[in-house]
Amino acid sequence: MKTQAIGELSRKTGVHIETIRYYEREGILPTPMRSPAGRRIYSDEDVRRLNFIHKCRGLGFSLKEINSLLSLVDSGDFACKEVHELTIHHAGQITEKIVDLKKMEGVLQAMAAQCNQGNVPQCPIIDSLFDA
Amino acid sequence: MKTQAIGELSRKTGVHIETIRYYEREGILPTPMRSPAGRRIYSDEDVRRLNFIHKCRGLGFSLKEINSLLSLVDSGDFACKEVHELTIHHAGQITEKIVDLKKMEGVLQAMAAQCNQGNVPQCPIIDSLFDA
DNA sequence: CTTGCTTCTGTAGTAACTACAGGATACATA
DNA sequence: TATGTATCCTGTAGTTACTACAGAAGCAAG
Repeated sequence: MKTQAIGELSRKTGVHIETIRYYEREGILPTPMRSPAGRRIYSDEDVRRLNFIHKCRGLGFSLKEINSLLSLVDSGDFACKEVHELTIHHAGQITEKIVDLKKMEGVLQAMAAQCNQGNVPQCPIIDSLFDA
Repeated sequence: MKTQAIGELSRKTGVHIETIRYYEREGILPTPMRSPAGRRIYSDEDVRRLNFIHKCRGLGFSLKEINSLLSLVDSGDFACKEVHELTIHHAGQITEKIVDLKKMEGVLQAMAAQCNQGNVPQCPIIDSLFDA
């Protein structure tokens, strides 16, 4: 499939049609081609870009941060040192998030296991997690 | 230290004072004790709870989801089967997030390495990530 | 050519903050 | 004790990131 309307883009990505138009207004998605009747036409590149944005939002990145990540890619002509610093900064953020999520994952799996055996877990999340 | 005012809770957790009061209004933080003059007094338990909430928000969980996670802990008297299902559901969500973040981490680190060598990276994020 | 689905613009509502305004309280120091 | 500075209070209004219509127009099938 080469191009698609907004409805199909929405179905493929799980992003509401209204949100797609919102992202366009905010400049996170590029202004798409239009059909003769004025309907938006999207490419598979747009599908991938929107998937990326959607995942990032689900991971707690703001639209501003996502723009910053995307601009690493969008501009082919940039100062490499700045890109390097920005990239390292983002990677550090992401590593921290992974650490936190792994802690949560471990505690929740332990809870589920305890629960499975008919025991009531004794408040493990708050006690063992995120004290610092 | 045993108890503290809202300012210190804010400093310890990195959560704005206004946001702490907002969480209280929304029922995510319990209504705290008050000093004779009517000022909020917080315990170290509150510090831990707020840290947890703050981290979860940064990881893309909604306040509703956080409430659901916290209620696994808050209610000591619940049906174990439901808790088990909810816990497994949350753990699954978290595992997915970890997978996505690891992909991002890998690509960003590769970008930084390329950049380090003076090469301009050729659009790796969108191309290699989140196609599905 | 009509019925139903999709899309359009525009506006208004919601979630989760964030930023004051205007006033009271606490507390260290001259 | 006075006073200045910091902190806290309530309340309201603004911001970000959606989300949900309303009303009109386009498109596709029977």
